Amino acid sequence: MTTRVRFAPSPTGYLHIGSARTALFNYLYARHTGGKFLLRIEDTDLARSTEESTRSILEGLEWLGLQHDETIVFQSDNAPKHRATALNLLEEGKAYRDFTPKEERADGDVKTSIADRARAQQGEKNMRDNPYRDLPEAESAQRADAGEPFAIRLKVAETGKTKFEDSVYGLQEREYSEIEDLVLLRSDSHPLYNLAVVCDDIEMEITNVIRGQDHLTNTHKQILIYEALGITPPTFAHLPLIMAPNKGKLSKRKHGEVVSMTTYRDAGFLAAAFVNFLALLGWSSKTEQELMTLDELVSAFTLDGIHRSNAVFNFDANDPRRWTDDKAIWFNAEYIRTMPVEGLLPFVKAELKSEKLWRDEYEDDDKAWFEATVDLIRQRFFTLKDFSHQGRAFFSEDYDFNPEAIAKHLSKEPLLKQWLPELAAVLENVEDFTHDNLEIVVKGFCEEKGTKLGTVMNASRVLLTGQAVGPSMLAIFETLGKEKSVLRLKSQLAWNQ
RNA sequence: GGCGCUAUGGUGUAGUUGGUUAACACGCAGCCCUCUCAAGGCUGAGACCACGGGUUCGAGCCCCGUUAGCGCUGCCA
Repeated sequence: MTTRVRFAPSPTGYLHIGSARTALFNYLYARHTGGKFLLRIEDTDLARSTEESTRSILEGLEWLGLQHDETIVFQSDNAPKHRATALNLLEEGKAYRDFTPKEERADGDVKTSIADRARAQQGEKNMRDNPYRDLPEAESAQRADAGEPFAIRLKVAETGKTKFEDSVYGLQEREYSEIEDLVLLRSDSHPLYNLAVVCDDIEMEITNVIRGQDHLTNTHKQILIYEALGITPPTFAHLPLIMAPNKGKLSKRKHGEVVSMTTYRDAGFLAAAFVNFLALLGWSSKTEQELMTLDELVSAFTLDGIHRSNAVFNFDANDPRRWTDDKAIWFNAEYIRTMPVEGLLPFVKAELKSEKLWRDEYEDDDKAWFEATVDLIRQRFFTLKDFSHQGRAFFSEDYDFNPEAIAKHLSKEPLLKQWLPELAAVLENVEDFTHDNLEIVVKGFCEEKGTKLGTVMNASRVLLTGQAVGPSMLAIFETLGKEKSVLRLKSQLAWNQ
């Protein structure tokens, strides 16, 4: 039997980092086992689901490169089937009509109020005390026919327990007495989550459910539905959760953009790097290799590599340099500087295009130059954005001079204002404008002026790139070429700031 | 409150059927390299393996308890 897994987000926001990892693990498992990775949008909560969220989630998955198989299932499309299933269960006596009027909940702190109520019950609540549970069928049907609204609840047996072997957490058991007669169908005949999920997983022939650990206790309820339906449940694997730095819940409301996948795409992250980072949050190959391509992840991925305790996603909202997890940034930088240049080029192209810095010659006459330049400057970049920011001077004459760079390398030596144009004049006459030869020329120039090489080099870098930091100055000269180098050395722009 | 899950340096993780100086990566510090900054190389700081009891010749690994965090506890998903 081929494995079939699904990623089933509810479209109530963008693709959250935790959901992204769930999607990734499902994808890896499917590909590893040669199975199918399906996508289902759980849009049964009409009030909160939006098309925009669906688009954003799809965008996130596409960016990550997690291509799904088969067509996307929209859960709301299956509502009639869910309803029929509930009615069927009712008919078989495995569910009953609950005529209790719907409780209106103040929408504020739902979670808290539920917990409070549960606490007030002191754990003495009898889960089987619903007065309608054993209402004679004739009476129940009669009231229904009379138009009295009712919800349909699953009739959970008095004694016994549900059990399942979780691929990650091992054997899980739960007494029936701890599970309420869960509602299958609302009084407005709207099917509820647990019913919908089970029906759809059956319909989609899902063999392995891989989802967040927050569903661990829900699973027992779903097992009950499977049992009522007489269908063998799939195998479950629950994933540890991803927490905020304070080990609390990681949420959009509290933590903002750091949790959204699109943030990383827009911040110049390489999907491959982010996927690599994400894979290691709660999973380990149990080898010392951490840098892994998607293909390597696919072949290394097994469920027993999944960790059982929650992982902290580390970041500091007050530190711009640490706006997201250090290791995620490190992975990205590592990918940028070590991946084959040809592979990086398309990403740099896209970045330059978005900043209006792209020229078609980079793919034509200047292809070799472009590749060499990217290869040169990528060594100290962290994101794709750096190519158009710190690296802007390599692709445009219109670049800014970093004030700190000026202060550090220009202002300190007043004579530089004369020297650099002089150096420009010298360079103008250099025939062989290459690294080794330029080294001889510039060194000679510095000796003549009686100054340290670094003084001239650093000042030159500020004039030619606007930055205090960057590649070796000789490499910059060579890359920019004689004409631009000379022009920029003569320019007074930086001095006037 | 009840039920469940978890607990290895700041973070992510390894730790094989109980026998180690508790390993690796990120981050941090220092040194080397050096025209700057990275990268790279080297070195280092940082964990009484949450705490307390057992079992054992021997426990991070097994058992019990405590504590803490998290999850669920809805006619949300």
